[in-house]
Amino acid sequence: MVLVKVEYRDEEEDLISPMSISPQSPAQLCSSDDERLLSPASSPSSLHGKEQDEGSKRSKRSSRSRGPSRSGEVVMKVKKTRRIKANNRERNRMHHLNSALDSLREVLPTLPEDAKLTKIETLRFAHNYIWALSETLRLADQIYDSPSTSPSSLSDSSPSPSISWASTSSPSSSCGSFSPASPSSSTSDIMDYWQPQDHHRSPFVPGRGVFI
DNA sequence: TAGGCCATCTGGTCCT
DNA sequence: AGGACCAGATGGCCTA
Repeated sequence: MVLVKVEYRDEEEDLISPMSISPQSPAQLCSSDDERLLSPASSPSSLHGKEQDEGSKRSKRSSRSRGPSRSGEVVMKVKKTRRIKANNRERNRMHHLNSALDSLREVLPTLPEDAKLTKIETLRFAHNYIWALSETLRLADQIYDSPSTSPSSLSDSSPSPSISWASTSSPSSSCGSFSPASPSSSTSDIMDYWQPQDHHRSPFVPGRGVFI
């Protein structure tokens, strides 16, 4: 997959050659974007066959006077322009979203370094990572706030975390909220969290047996 | 070859 | 009215 990153400009220039970004763009593989855009409700495959034939017949039959009215052409053109602009905006939006995901990947520890988490893995791992960090802070606070508490007694206290990060299913996968129910969590759990594990792509990859 | 992941297009809906 | 956001559809690439 070759993705050429291109800065998009917003307005009219985008209408000229916006599709030349990704070689595998379905739109680019079509012989004519115009045809796709002129039949917006159809899937790409529906462009071929009956509808097209009908169209060509119609244009032959009424080649001279009764073609699409002038205003009809204008409406089509306006619709087409709007669609192309909307496509460009949507593409930009997704690129921004992907940039944000890349930024997120950069601050997440992965092993090996060049392992790239998928989108869903990135989100899930970030979720667990944040939880683990906050849990670490919480335990540290416990230690320093209560001098009488020895570190050894901490492991016995079995703090109740809000997430089961070590499980193979997402604690929030049901509806996106944290589940109060949780397994035992201790400093050793958190330390386990940081231990590299043998996984195909990354020791922290969710959905591959580590967490979420 | 099937399945996973991804980019893109598209129409609908909501918001400003 | 136009833009942002969303979800479904589609097709390409990659890997087991």
